[in-house]
Amino acid sequence: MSEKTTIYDIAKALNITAATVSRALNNNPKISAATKKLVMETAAKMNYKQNRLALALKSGKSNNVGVIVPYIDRNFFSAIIRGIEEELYPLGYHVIICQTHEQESTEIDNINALLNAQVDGILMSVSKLTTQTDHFEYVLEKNVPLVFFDRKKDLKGVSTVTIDDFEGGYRATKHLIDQGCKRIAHLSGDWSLEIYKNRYEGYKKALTDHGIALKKEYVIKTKSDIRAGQKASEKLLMLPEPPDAIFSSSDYVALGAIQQLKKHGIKIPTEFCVVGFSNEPFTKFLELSMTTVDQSPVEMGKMAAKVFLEQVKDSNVKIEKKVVLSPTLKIRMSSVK
Amino acid sequence: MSEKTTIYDIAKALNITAATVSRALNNNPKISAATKKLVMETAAKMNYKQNRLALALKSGKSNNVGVIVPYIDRNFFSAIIRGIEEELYPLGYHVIICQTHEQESTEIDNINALLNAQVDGILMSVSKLTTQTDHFEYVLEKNVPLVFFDRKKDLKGVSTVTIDDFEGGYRATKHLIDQGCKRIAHLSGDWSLEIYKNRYEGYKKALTDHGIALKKEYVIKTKSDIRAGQKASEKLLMLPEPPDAIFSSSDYVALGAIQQLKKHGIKIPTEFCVVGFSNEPFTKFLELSMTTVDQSPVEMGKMAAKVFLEQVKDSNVKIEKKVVLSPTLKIRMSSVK
DNA sequence: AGTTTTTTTGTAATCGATTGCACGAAACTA
DNA sequence: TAGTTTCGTGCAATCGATTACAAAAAAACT
Repeated sequence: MSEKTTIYDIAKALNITAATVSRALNNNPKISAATKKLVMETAAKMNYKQNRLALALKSGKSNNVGVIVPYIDRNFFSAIIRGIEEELYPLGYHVIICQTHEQESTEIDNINALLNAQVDGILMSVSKLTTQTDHFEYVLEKNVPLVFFDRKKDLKGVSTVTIDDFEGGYRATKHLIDQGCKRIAHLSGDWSLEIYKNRYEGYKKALTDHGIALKKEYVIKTKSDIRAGQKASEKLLMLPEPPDAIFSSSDYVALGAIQQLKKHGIKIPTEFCVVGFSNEPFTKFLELSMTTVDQSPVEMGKMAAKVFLEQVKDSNVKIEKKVVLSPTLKIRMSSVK
Repeated sequence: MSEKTTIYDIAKALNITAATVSRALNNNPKISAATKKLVMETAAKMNYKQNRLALALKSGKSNNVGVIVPYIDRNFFSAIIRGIEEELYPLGYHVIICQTHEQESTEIDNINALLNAQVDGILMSVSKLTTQTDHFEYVLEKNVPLVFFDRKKDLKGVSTVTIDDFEGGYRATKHLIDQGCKRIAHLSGDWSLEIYKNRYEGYKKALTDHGIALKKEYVIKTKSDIRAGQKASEKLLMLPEPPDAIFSSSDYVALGAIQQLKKHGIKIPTEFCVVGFSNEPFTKFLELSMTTVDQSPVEMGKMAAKVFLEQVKDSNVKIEKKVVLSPTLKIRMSSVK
């Protein structure tokens, strides 16, 4: 029972054609007001619901967009997805989620699956381990809009939405300088990812702008977890002239550093200041709340969605938009003397 | 250029029928090995990709499942989605995300949208503000499998995956008793949500099992945020006989309580113990790490996916499965004297 | 060689909605 | 009244893949 009703069912009930029903439902001016009313009422009575699959097949538009992220349960990414969803849902789009687990092969797999599903666009953050770009170019060949957010690869025809990591690094570092810190270290990530490279560049620029020489031994590349932060800061403390502040490209690393500093009995923020990056939720809840750079992920998601929408609107024109959002420094206890 | 190639294109290229191509690609035994090989090769050469929309329309199965949660960027929910995605993706399913923002009207809207999109099932957590159940029954009428996780409504024919909130409440409370706490308060939520009611029941049972009388003034219902935790604990401290421990149904509320206790100079855990619920990521990172009840959301998601799969396997049989997962008490510093 | 059986491929309908074209009827013009 | 518009519907093709059924080709048999 309660089989789905189609326009054919309505047509049969009214002894008219499915074509007429379709036109009536779509408010086609060629249909008389009387028929329209009749069809509408019958449709409501029979509880008709449009089959979006049939529409999609006919029109070639699925009204689905694919979103690919490394892990969906990382707050930064889930917040971006939230932004995308909230922007696109009112327009009738649905968001299909895929995770790469940072694997390039999974990323390729995801892209193919989404293309098979006939998505109208793909919004994604590139996996850390991705080196090739063939799969991205393949998307473009198929004329499917592609938008990178946060982590990108430079490709012709791909729009990107990122935050100004350079600016973020600069502000964080300048803030530490303003606090009177003289020996500012930097914990970075793998420079094959632009975001880490750019944060470092911002750090460097802030130092030189304020007449502070960059010390090579103050810059350490680490993984993005607490353990790495502990180890790296231990290394810094063992230097003949240990630093008096850390700007970390990761909140987790910064947290590890704070833990290690406390182990050494170092007082934060009076003796040592720490600034993280990402504004992970936990940074705010720490007893010693952490200063960090906010990337406004929800806004980033919304912006990525908007860029996608522009792209589908002028599908004939090839747009390559590069949106750069400004980061915000959230000044909290870990850096205010 | 690079228009999508269909089986018709392959057929034309080989001077055979689309039917033959389809069969060859599906490894139909009625097709000769020679033709199969030829078709396969040509398909690869022409970069053929199956159009899942066409398949979906024909078969009536979209291979998409809808997932509805209040907010996707709440760790508990995003972790569940992660579990669902990881379980279903290998089987060719895609996950479509919707958020309700805890609004019943949005929930109804989401369900209709997902049904229109012909999803093969809906996995969801019921919104806090939902009172009706018509929209759920409507899903069942359409013979679309419906699975509730965590927050549920009792409905015939709906499978549910929850954690044993009673058990969680019991264990948390018993742990506090074991620590020597004598006056254990409980911060709860709105009892129209079973989860809060059940956690309370577990709390109550643990008390009576250990010969402790339940004091009405020790049980307060609050919202689920830090502020509410601060206010509620303030109220508790003003009692003529203030408690010496709090079991909170929410990690955020527990955090607020801890902050308030500290303000009063109360030493945790020596003078006062606190246990939260949910194992939000931040609880582990606090300097005074928080004891809390873990709900293993990724596992819950995987289990919800499995239940859904069983349901589609025996679509003729009406299964109503009630899976109850065991919570785990994560004992940390906030409660160990 | 002629007939039956088996193997392989083709024909055409189907899923549900949309849409260009054509047709019949009413309305208007001259 | 005959001819032209206008209006409202119906017919039939289309999107891409699948699949009963039919037909043709090849193989096996007497």
